[in-house]
Amino acid sequence: MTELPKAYEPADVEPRWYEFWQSEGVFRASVDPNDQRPAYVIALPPPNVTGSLHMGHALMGTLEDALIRHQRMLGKNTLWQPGIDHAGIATQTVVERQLRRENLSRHDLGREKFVERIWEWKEQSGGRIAEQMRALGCSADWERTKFTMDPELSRAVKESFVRLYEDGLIYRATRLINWCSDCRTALSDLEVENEEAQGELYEFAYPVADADAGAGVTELVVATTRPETMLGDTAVAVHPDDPRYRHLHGKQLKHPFVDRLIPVITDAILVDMAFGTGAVKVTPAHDFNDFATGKRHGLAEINILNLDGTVNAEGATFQGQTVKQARKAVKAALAEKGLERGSKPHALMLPRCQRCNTVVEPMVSTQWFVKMQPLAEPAILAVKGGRTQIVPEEWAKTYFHWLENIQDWCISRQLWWGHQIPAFHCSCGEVIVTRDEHPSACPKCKAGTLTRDPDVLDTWFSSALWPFSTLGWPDDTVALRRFYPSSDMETGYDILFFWVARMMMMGLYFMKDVPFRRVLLHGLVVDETGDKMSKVKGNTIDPLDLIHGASFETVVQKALPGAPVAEALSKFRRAYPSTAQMGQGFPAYGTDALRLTLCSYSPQAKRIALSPKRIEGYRNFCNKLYNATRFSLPNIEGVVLTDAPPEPKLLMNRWILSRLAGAVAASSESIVGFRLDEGASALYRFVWDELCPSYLEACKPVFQAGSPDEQAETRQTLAHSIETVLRALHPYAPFITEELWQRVPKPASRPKSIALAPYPSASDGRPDADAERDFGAVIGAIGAARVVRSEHEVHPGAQIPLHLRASGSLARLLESEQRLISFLVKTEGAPVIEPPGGPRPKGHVLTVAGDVEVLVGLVGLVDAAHEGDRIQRSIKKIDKDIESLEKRLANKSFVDKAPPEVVAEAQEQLDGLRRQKARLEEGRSLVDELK
RNA sequence: GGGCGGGUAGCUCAGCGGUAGAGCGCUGGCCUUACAAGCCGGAUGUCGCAGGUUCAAGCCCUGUCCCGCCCA
Repeated sequence: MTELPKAYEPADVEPRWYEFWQSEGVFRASVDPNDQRPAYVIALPPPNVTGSLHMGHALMGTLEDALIRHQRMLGKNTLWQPGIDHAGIATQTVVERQLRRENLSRHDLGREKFVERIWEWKEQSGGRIAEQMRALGCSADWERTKFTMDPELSRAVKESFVRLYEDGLIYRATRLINWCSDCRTALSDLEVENEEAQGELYEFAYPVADADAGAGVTELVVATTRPETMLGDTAVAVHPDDPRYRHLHGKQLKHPFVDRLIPVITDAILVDMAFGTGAVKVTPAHDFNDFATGKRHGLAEINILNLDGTVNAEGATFQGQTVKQARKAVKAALAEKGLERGSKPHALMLPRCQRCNTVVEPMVSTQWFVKMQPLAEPAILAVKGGRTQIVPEEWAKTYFHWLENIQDWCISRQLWWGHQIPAFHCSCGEVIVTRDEHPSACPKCKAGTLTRDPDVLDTWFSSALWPFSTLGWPDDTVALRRFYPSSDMETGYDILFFWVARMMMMGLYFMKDVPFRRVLLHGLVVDETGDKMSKVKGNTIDPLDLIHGASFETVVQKALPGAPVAEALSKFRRAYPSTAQMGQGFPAYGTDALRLTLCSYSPQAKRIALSPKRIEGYRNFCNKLYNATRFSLPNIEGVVLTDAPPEPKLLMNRWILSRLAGAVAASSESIVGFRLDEGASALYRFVWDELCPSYLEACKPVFQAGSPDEQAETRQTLAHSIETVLRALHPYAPFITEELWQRVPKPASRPKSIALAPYPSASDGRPDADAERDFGAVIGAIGAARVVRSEHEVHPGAQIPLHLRASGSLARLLESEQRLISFLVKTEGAPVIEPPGGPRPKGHVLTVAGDVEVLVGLVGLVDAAHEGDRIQRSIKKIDKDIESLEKRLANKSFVDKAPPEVVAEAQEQLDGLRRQKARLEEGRSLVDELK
């Protein structure tokens, strides 16, 4: 066996084992018809083909991999279905940008060539993220990787579209939709992000046509945040009950720029009398509320915009201007005509395109829609009825709220990259939706020319089919029968609507069953101060830089590309204050440290504030685990283990097996309950607070001076404990556990990889309450003696006399653990175990640990006054507790009403504290002897 | 405006009915033969505010103030 280096070096270890797992086919799901194992399935939320790995992916990959690895170790036939989505808008934009550098547009190439070009790009640089996820240790079944544009998946998209159309759930209609003039496409409601902005509420007057000059009423003043839309106004609305405008009901207004009369209508839904002037201009073709108002009143819808966002011919002299220019020009023109009536600052919500941040314009347009209500209903019932469980369950409310208020889904996109809608338009006006790529004739007129609908589908439409399209649907495959529904859908809460809800609807509709049994939602990874990570803020971190290490200069050049390094650095440092103590860069923390960190955050937290210092802590933990194993190896070499845990006699061995049982059981339960933070923490504490400081230390005197029997059972127990805790940690930290596990002795039944070894349960340890109590008492006495040493700054190497006073079984216990106590306290000779009471030896200070009196000989080593202070402090602390307990016990209603065991416990505690105090007081009287 | 979270040690967070926890930071002592990425110790909290329920409340209820996110 090769010698292990002194510190754990993840870089040397990780690539080796990933290759091993791949070559051994460890991640492969089985479709063998004879495989009887129950399945456990997670569909990886397919990352964007243009994307590269960010912290959100790292979190998702870590959590899902931990879940998958756990279930794999539990013996399930696991499928982690990986894949990539084609990201219609994003991908098209990337390639168009490329073309622009060649002074070309997609129109120069034509649709067919352009799509070819995208495929070329995809083959070369798309989907790099899948490669990067391997660095995270993700154990997906890569051989089954799918792409939403694959032929099989495209077939599923076409099939589902045709069926939904035939069932009347997809329709084509002219509606107000969200239009991104930069992407030149319609968007769904979900792809529009509303952002608060500071704008103005601008007032101007419409002259009243045929004004009754005698009444002195010649105009109506309206308030708007978008003055340019007045070019498309077809009414002005006032509240029917508003006395200010009663005389104008039914009157006509004169449009100042176009030859059009505009009616004054009354509408109680649209108009808020208290807002603005109480008169609202109505632009049905460019505002959602106005559109609905227009429908109520039969108003004309005048579209004033071209698809590129400039004003069209309806805008008269403003034609050709952008919205921004037109706004300025319209205001100027109004002022010139003397119609401007002032403005005031006003906060408003600006709708922006999620992809390109352009302000989205509502426009009337003919698009394809999915009728959502009939699909939403079953999706609501499935969660209400518990067929799918949402975890953490708070999210269920949000899910219901969205589905209960759902709008129809605009699914057509005016792009070239994506699944082209399987519809044909006949020159006779008929629309034909068909599976046929080349329908020969229009079924209605039999004669017309057919043209394929140019639009493609929203990328999320194909994503919604993911849980079954990846398994061969619409064919009835073994994989589909075995792996649908999937077990858990784990993803960020931000795509609960985009994806989870839509998958629920499509799964229920096409498969007649929910797509997954549970929805597990995690939070958003944000910077250390709680801000969202973004290129604008310069606070993004490439997970690979944490894994492999990187100078801060390298890190910030990625975080804030193009910016001066100094500026980027200062932004970055502000976003991550803990880097102040970290020198010039991130060391190579390794994948396991990053994964443990990401697991350590509670999933119910909406924000996961990534702290580099925390990663360092888990890197240290990996090193701890590594060194614990390194220490153990020479001592456990050759030990023969069986599937059952050893049955040791020594207290320390019984104790560690009991603690082990608790820790591994907690871990397994926590993973199943999607509380990986609790599982990771249970094992962390077991290793760092119990196995290392108490158990390994306790092993040392046994290996030095124990009897052959003692040595044998201790080696056995140590080997078993290490082998077991490595298995328990494997889902969280796959690399280091494989590396170490390959070197430790293990039962003959173990497979060749820890990834396939059984996940430990409580039966891998031996719960033993007596051992926990007794060992706890011994450790307590040792701790008390060490506190005295430490408080008095006795040199760690110095040996000191120790007397422990106790009676009965406690005394016998201490006697049997003399060797351990002596070793850990560093006593001069064996500790003296004696009955309580009787005179104290000269020059000893007294402290207590439960019912053990601890006398530490410090003659010549300590300062008496110091010791006096120490005792005084202890007494003060105990007094506080005594007082509080006495108060409770003196309260009659507590004694009467609280459960008897609670009262008894309080009494017991009080008695114990009083005994301790009495001893400390005796100790105080001995202080003078120290002089 | 509606909904959902959150406000606990200097920082990041866990705990959600029985006398306040972790990591980091701070601090005293140690290069003790697995680990200085470490070891042995220590200090640190009117658990946002105000009421209420209870023998007992960060934990349940009501109100209130901040901070986030989602939806209109």
